[in-house]
Amino acid sequence: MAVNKEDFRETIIENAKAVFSKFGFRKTTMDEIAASVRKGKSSIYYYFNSKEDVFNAVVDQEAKELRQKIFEQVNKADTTFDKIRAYIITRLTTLEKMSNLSNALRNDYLMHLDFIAELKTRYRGEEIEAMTNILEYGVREEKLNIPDVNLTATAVILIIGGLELNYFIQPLDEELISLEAGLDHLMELVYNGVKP
Amino acid sequence: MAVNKEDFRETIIENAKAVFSKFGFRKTTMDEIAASVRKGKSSIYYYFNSKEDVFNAVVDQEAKELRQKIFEQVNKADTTFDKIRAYIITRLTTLEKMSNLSNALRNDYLMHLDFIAELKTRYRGEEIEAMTNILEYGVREEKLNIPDVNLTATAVILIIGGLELNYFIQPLDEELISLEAGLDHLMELVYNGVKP
DNA sequence: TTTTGGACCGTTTTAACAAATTAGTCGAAT
DNA sequence: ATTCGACTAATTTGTTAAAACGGTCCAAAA
Repeated sequence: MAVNKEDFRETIIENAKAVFSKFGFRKTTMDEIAASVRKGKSSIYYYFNSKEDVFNAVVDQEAKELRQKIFEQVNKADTTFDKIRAYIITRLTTLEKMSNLSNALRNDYLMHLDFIAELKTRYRGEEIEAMTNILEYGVREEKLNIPDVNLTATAVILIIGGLELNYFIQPLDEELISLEAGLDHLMELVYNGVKP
Repeated sequence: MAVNKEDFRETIIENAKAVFSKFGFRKTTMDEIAASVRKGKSSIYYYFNSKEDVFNAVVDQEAKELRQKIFEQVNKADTTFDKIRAYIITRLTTLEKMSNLSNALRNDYLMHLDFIAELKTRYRGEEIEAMTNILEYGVREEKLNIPDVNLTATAVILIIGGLELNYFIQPLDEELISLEAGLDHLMELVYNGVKP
């Protein structure tokens, strides 16, 4: 069928994603995943070590897509502030649409919060790095005044993570609208400073 | 025993708080609450309508204590920035120590996230009001430049709530230390603005 | 009248066990 | 190199009876 091992791994991930987002992690069986690619269950174990392994691969793939979308939007933006704005908006709205991280986990009350916490820390490092890059660009090109770029980046990512958790619990579309306005207001504040 | 009805209600709340924080909401029985004040179960129903009613009273009382502590610290601070700083730090660290909201709920996986969300919205209004007051004071006394005080207050409270959720899931003491430093850095940034 | 406890009711939770599913292994067949 | 069916050990589900639970009612106590 598939040309090489890596290709079929991708096929499995693609199909598993659909199954996971329909039934959640807990209610999805390895037999179902196997059936979705018209193979026997044990074939899946030739490509993955465990059910969690498959799920992690799915999550990683979604994270990759999100990373790509953010990268696009950030690059499209001209100023640093538009870049930051794009980063935050894209991250929050895209994650909402992503099936697995939100839907699959939301219904699995039994999949402990620890798991979510682990997921959140997994990508935090690269997020901070990305934000650091944006800020450093700003300092260089627009000569912004940011004393400790890395510290600021960490704070921004931490805040975004907090907002995300809010929407994770309560996916309010109405609030998302006001989010954009509020974000603009807040960023303008940060730019000018509140000092008279 | 107690002089009047209201006094004994307080006694029940005080003891119920201890029981709830030890066993969580689900695992706490009305018989235990009654036993903790050395009364029969139905006596409790003379003072409260239901188990949830007792729990809500406990939460309200803790919220009141938190409000008081914040009020103290905010008043003690001189500048607006120290007030905001005091508000955030006090709120995050005190809530950590508060038994019911954190410990009790954390173990009750079955008490849906909806419940937590409801709790969070319950006090949001007064939180925004308090923060608005702080900001308005700052605009008046120190003539700070904040275009829309209410919008900024809302944003600040939203951010605090997000950070709180982070600690709710992962109570990292190490991060709490860096929180103070990060907060100072961030507030200095907001004060001066990043504009060169 | 205000407050309390004991008996009571309907529902939910628990305990225990058997049956069914499930994740994961392995060797034989491609 | 890849697939699969047969297998196992562990987990989940279904079931049923008993226990525990939240909540009500009312008579007695204060």
